[in-house]
Amino acid sequence: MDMRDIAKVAGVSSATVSRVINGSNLVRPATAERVRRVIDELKFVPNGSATTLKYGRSSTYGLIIPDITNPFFPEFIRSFESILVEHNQDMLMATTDFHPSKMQETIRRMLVRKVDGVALLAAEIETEPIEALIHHRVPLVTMDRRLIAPGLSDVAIDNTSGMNQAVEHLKQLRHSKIGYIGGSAGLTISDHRVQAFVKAMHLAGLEVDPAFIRVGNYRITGGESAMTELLALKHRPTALLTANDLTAIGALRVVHKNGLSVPRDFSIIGFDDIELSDIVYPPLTTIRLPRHELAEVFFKALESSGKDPHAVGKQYAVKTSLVVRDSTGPAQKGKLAALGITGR
Amino acid sequence: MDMRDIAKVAGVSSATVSRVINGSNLVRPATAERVRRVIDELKFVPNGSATTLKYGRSSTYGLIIPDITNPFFPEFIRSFESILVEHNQDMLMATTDFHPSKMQETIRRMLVRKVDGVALLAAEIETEPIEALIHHRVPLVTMDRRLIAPGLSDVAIDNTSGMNQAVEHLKQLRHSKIGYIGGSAGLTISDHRVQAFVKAMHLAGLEVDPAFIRVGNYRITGGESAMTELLALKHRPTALLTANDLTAIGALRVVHKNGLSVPRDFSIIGFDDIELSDIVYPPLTTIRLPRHELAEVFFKALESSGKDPHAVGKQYAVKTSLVVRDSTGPAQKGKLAALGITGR
DNA sequence: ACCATAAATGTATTCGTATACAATAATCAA
DNA sequence: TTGATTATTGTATACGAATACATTTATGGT
Repeated sequence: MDMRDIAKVAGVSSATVSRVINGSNLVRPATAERVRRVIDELKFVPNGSATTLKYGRSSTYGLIIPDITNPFFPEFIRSFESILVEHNQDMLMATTDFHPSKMQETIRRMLVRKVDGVALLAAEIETEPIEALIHHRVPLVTMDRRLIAPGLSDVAIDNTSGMNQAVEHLKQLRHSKIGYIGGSAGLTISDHRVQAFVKAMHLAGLEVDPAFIRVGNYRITGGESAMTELLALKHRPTALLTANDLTAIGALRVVHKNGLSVPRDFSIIGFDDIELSDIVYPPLTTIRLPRHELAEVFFKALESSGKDPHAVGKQYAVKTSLVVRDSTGPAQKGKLAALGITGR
Repeated sequence: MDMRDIAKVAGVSSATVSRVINGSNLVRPATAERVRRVIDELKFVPNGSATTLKYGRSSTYGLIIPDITNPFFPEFIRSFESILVEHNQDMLMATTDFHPSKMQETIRRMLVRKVDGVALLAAEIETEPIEALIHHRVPLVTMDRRLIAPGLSDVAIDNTSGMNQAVEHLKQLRHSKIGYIGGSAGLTISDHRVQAFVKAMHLAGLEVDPAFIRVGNYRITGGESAMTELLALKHRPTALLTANDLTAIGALRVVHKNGLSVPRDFSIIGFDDIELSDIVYPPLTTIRLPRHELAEVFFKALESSGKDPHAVGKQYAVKTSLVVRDSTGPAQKGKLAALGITGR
């Protein structure tokens, strides 16, 4: 069943049916009403592929993420999808599982589907698949690559704001030996985050011990092994920042497994503020990366690029901020120090 | 750029290009090679909407879930998506957030996009939107509605197997006062699950106290409030089964908050075996619903319905089984009882 | 009533791919 | 070499919606 069938029944031409469906104002209200009635009657649904073919736009945005199992992403997706639906766009989601070949495949699918833009939250090392998108004039918005070009925008995570607050928070709790467990090596997003940590330490006038800086994988397992290493040190940190909450949770588990207590023996700060961070014991102090705002910025960036695909994209930023819960406490240095901070 | 352009450059007709792309065997190898080279050279990507328009099939399956924030779903999606990709299908995902109006909207999008089938994991009460799919001959596969019809298949969760094991496990630990916190009221999936619990209790020869059966919402909050009620009872259960792991985790939190210990004072069993259940403290004993297998069955059901959309769908089933971890232990009845089970 | 103008509707074509059918080229037996 | 046969390639058209342009109908002023 197509518009012509509707037209026949309603006694009009297919052009009129099309106009009614698209809310054109050059149809007599009575005619429009009649057509609409037939559409309802016959439960007609227009064929989107025909529209896409004619128009060149598919009303679909692609979303590429590395790992849907990391709770950060579902929380992002929820917001992103609801914004898309509000704007009559569909979402074509794909997971890379950190495999460059999957990324390749994925981007091809997006090109075939003629997506109107791609939100790339999978910060892979590869630039080749990205170039394919640019080449085909598909607006692309990346996360924290800090690189813009024609058709390529970027949303930076302003790690600095949150990291500074976090380090300052720990300093006030009399911590000075602060460690950091980062994300996977080789990702720009990981680099930016450690750098923000180091800068925050300097800003606070604290020294960074290179032995206290470890690499993780954005998953619980990474936090666990890095924390195991840290605890094996003869000279240990008393507090820890992490590249994300899962890493922090992994660290937390290892601390507990070693019979130590958080925050009494060790303070831990996460990053992201996923729902889970309020559920673990103790609830995590963490640096909040507002998911809904992130989704909004991504959407705005995509829309804006879509209007003029030849223009150079924009650099956006999303601020982060500290959320204090129960995984941070005064440094263990005897009672004096512990009492000292209470008044602060 | 379209196939005609490729054809021109390669010195062939557009039909030949189409044949090469679709791997037809009636193109001379030398010609095919030449065409392929031009395609690569010009980085040509065919327009999927034209193919969909011509073919009537979009190579896309729709997936509708209630809440992507519940970790069960991302874990399912991961498997489902990877199976789809293997079979050259795309995934159009939508979340209903339990809103019937969103469901309506969502199904319309799926119809417009001409999806080849819909996997419906959002067990809503509404049947109207479902009828829309059936009417448009879109194969539909639901979860645990236990209803089949032309074009409508169903994947039942065999709660019985897991529930029986769980109740038996508790019985062997000398529990007899066993409670249950269910899912949201009004969903068939919730009904089936309580019923399986009640049957398992009877099978084990245990009595079901109606006051011990509560309703939740498949989220942590539901587990919390139901557990709060249960603890307020003068006569309390000593063990608890739940409709899913989040519910169990909510219950766990309330138990802890009341200064009680799991499993010493209270045994808790979850349902699903999400990754989280191994991470909380103590790791949850739970009834495992194998996600990957579920995804495989859904895919198989969709494929099979797609071949003959007029045929009556099939009833599939996925078994569940108990995974014993640390949230279950002997019933508190004095040392005798506790010792008694050790030998078992 | 008549013409100018505006409003409403219709006709024909386009988007890019796949394929039925038509045409040509290659192969082979005699 | 010729005709039959098969392998390969080409031509024309359909899929369904949107729209430029053409046509018809309504409206208003005189």
